[in-house]
Amino acid sequence: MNSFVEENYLKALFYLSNKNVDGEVNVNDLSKRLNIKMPTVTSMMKKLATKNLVHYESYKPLKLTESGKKEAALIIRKHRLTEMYLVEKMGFGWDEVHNIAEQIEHIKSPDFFAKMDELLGYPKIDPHGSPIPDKDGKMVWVKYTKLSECKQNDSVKIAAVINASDDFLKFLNRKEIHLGLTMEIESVEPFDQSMVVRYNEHSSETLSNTVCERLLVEKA
Amino acid sequence: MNSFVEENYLKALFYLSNKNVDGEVNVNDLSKRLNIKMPTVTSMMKKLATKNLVHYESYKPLKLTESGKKEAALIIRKHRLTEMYLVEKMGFGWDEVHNIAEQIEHIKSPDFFAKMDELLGYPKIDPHGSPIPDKDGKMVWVKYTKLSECKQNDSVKIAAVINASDDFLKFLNRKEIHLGLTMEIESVEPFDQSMVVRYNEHSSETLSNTVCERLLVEKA
DNA sequence: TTATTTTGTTTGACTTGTCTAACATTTATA
DNA sequence: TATAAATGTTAGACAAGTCAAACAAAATAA
Repeated sequence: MNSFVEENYLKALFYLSNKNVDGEVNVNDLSKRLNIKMPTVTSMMKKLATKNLVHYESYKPLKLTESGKKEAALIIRKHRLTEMYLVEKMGFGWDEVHNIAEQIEHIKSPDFFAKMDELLGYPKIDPHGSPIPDKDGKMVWVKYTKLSECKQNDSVKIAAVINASDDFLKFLNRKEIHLGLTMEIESVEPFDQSMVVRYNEHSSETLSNTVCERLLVEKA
Repeated sequence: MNSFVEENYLKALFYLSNKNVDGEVNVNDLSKRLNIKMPTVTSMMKKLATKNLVHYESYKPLKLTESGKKEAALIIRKHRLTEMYLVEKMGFGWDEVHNIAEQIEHIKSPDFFAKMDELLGYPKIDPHGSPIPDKDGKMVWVKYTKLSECKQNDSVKIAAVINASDDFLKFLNRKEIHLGLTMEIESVEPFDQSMVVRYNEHSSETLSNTVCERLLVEKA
């Protein structure tokens, strides 16, 4: 069982290692991210190396082992589930939940997180469009973009839906919008951020910002 | 701000000090309760004394200061709110929640507990009949008994109601059962724990165990 | 009232996680 | 490529919280 502190190192390592392709992280970057001085980081890396969570060699960049990656993903899973729970079930705003989730993610109780998962309907992506790792620490590594963040003339493919309420799904059905569908953005209304899009037989459908915020896409 | 560990000492001290009238606690008892050796307890007591949370004198019994009592009550508040939340809002059983609550009670976020309080409808007693301290650490010091735990011929006064749902309150209304009412227990049915009680003009009303579990009483 | 048991304290050691100061290596730059 | 800057490591210190061993006081029993 990893300590609270170790978990924080793993999580930070995980975030930083996903910024470049090879997954390598500098001691210095980790130190800055965690607000912990470099010597402390070095010694913790040695410790995590003995636990086979990190590949460590003097003066070489850090890298999570497979097992380290899994542990980290599980912490991130707990963090994201907690954030979603706080927002969806307790009525917090997205700006308020990070600090609480930072603490709750370290709770030792598989049941607690399993219950959240269940109450949330086993979500696979969080409302930022970031994937939520599953119970085995596996996650889909596509980072989706919200449709609302795309620009005029972008060609995008619908990849996922946030907050799939009944009403919302019915709405998408009526508009014949479904996963895998490709659409072009004809224009973005500056006033209310609504979008006019084109797809299949629909030559100019207007989608409100509320809708665009809930559609996650891959850019072509 | 007290540490996680300090909070555990305060909580244990609070529980033990409510077992006798003068609120005094032995180092040995505290040591046993926390599963921490006596020398460690002694040194923590000295530390808490410098923080003005405990009255400490060598070889004398321990006692919480007013400020220590308040801190402890606030932790217990968080513990009880958490337990109730887990049961009422997440669907856990009462047997499953203690360990989770032991961890969540240390979360630093007034908003988080304020939200739970709100979602639970500002409960004043928990389903065990134990009082929940308010935001200032004040609590009503009556320890109620569930009607279901009383015996034949007991004379009891209705003191509080658990899980006051609309339906339940309507039911009580129909039966003319209200706070402050005194009733005698005529008999207890061994098969289903239902009770036959007598009060005012009602000479033999039968109350199911479900009802008796939700009525908190003071014994005469 | 003395002896024994129980309770409480002191001392010194250990672990985890942190720091600063000094030193070493790598990388960038002049 | 020599030097300066940035990055990383070693060494030693410290705080929090824990323990075991030895000692001290208080309570109980003989």
